[in-house]
Parts: sequence; structure tokens; C-alpha cells
Amino acid sequence: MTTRAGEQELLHDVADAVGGLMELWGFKRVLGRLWAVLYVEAEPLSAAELTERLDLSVGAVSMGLGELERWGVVRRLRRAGDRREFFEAETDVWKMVSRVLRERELSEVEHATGIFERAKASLAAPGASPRMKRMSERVGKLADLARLGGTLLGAMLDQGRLDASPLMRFASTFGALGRKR
Amino acid sequence: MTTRAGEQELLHDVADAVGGLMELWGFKRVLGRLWAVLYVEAEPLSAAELTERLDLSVGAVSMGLGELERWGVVRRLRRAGDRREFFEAETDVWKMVSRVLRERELSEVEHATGIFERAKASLAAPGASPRMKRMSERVGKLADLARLGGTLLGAMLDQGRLDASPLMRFASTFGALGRKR
DNA sequence: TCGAAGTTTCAGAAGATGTTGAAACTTCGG
DNA sequence: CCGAAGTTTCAACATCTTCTGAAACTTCGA
Repeated sequence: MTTRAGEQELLHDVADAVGGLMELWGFKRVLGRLWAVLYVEAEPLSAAELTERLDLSVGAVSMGLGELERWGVVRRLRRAGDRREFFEAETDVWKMVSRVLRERELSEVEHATGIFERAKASLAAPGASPRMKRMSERVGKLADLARLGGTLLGAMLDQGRLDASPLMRFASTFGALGRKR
Repeated sequence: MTTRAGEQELLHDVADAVGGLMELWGFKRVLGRLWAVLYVEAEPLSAAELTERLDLSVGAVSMGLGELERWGVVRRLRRAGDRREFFEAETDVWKMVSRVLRERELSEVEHATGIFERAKASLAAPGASPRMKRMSERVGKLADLARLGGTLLGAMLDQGRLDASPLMRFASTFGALGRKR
């Protein structure tokens, strides 16, 4: 299974698997596929090559690469004496994950926390009915949970900034905590 | 801001915020909204009441509640002498999160890991070109990462089974690790 | 057993999201 | 500058998801 065609197919499957994981985290499948091909290939490819390998339109590739570049997970290179642009993958996957989590999740979590806290306060205003007090309590729990989630996420992101392979360290700490069955 | 209308609006906003968070995690917004109203209200509501409060069609509410029930995060009650069904929220949020993560993420991660491992092996077959060896290495890194993710997730889910409020414990351990800025 | 109240189902509408292809634009060698 | 090669943009198209409303079905009191 080391034929030319076989290799292409393998690469395609790998790209799709990465795409699937990315999709699970709420990103566009194409972005994962593009990144995967660039990452596995390990050397710069032109947009045309990506178009061919992933069987996408030129437009889709251009837009996808633009987005990946904006996220800082793909670099664009120009080669002297070549009119084309080449692309290569940022190999630090953590960079990709953390960047996105920070701006996407964190802001949503903060927004929700704000809503919860305001609602809690209003419902607990002096003169509120017992029913409202009860509701205020529950909303308070939601606020706690959201705040906790934000803290957790923030800690994870900070951790990532300090250490190049933070997930490993995290896994051992956390694994020790959980493994026991 | 403790008028009747004001309260309704507050509740609506809270439900929407929960819906937003759920959506971020890949669930349907409506599910989060339904659960939120039941949770905050703290006492059983009929389907009709939910229809009204969230301004949804009866069909949407019925399907949403069915789904929430299947996931075990909403309970259905019948009251003697009342033909209607009432619903109340499961208050253990962790139950919801872990159930879904387990079946959704874990299987995708396992699938991807399999693909990566097979591809790695094929690319490293004896007689492979240097280029293929290089690719094999990179695919191997993807496999490591996916496996790590699976372990992490598994540990988290196990942890959840042992302790009712595992997130709290987790947060303090992990927070200490990461906070330092 | 009948019928009213309540619930589920599902085909099609509406909306959201992703993709294409071709025109407009940019770049650069001659 | 011109024109060919390469890239971006965007409106129309296709697809996937979610929502609606009404018909079919279930339940239960009388």
C-alpha cells in the first residue's frame, strides 16, 4: 500500500479525520483539511496543489487559507522568481486551539456570566416574592458554573502560554486525579 | 425591575444565555433554552407553559423535551387527576455534559486515532521514500495528540463519575497550576 | 366506548451555512 | 505599461439544519 495513488488516499483520509475533529470543536471542516495537508506534507504547497489534493474550488481554497492565516496557523511565503504564493502549516497546534478558544469561548462565557449575575441581582431585590428568591438562587448557581468554566478555560490558556507542550503536563496531573475506576 | 413583565424578560435572557453556551458546545440552542427555564423555575412546568414562555411551536417543544429526556437531563412527571404532563430539570448539569461528551467526542476521537495510526504504519512501510517517512512522522504526531485528547477526556469523564461536583475540585488543582501571569 | 384534552410526528417552509465559478483585481517579467 | 499568471471577491446555487402547523395518535374521565 505504498503506491502513489494509495498515498494520496491515505493523506485524504488523514485530512478528513482532522477535519472531523475540527468540526467537533465548531470549526469549518475545510479549515481542518487544509491545515492537515500542509502539516503532513511538511513543506510549502501552492494554492493550486491544495485545490487539486482536496478537490476544492479555487475560491474555497483561497478563502480557507485566508482564514487560517488570520488565525495564525498557516504562514504565507513568496519565493523569489515565482509568482505563486506558498503556504506552510504552523506546527504548534496549541497555538491554534488556544487562540480560538480564547476569543470564541471566553467571550461567550463572559457574556453569559454577566447576564446571570444581573438577573440574579434583580430577582433578589428587596420586596421580591419567595418564588423570585428561589429563582435568584438557581440563577446564581448558573453564574457560579459559568464563572467556573471561565476560570478553568483561562487557567488552561495561561498554562499554554508558559509551556510549549502544556497538554502533556496537564494530562498527567489530571489523569492522576481521575484514573482509579 | 421586579415587575411581572420584567421578570419574564429576565428569564428569557437567562435562557438565551444558556442556549448560547450550549450552542458553543455543539448542541441545539433550543435544548439549552428549554432546560434553562425548567431549571430556573425549579418546579415542574407543562409543555404548554414552555411553548408560551419561549415562544416556540408545540412541535418544537415536544421534540426538544423528548431529546432532553433521552439524555436524562429532564424528567417527565404525570400528576394524578391532570391529563397534562409536567417536566422538571435534572439539576446535575455534569450529567448532561458528560453523557454527551462521552458519546459524541470520544467516538470521533477514537475514529481519528485509528485513521492516523493506520496511515502512519503504511507510510513507514519498508521501502518507503524519505518523503513518506517524513510524512509518517507527522501523522504519528497527530496520532499522539488525538490519543492524548482521548485520555484527557476519558479522565475527565471518569472523574465525574466519582464525585458529584468534580469540576470544583478540578478547578482548584488546575487553577493552581496555571495561574501565575 | 366516546370525545375532549394533550402529545407526537412529519412533510414542507424558512433560515443558516458552505460551495462554486467567473469577473475583478493584483503582481511582476519583459 | 502590457499582458499573462495568480489571487480574491461575491452573487447565485446547493446543502444542511431547524422550525412550523396541522393531522394522526394517545390518554382518560364520564
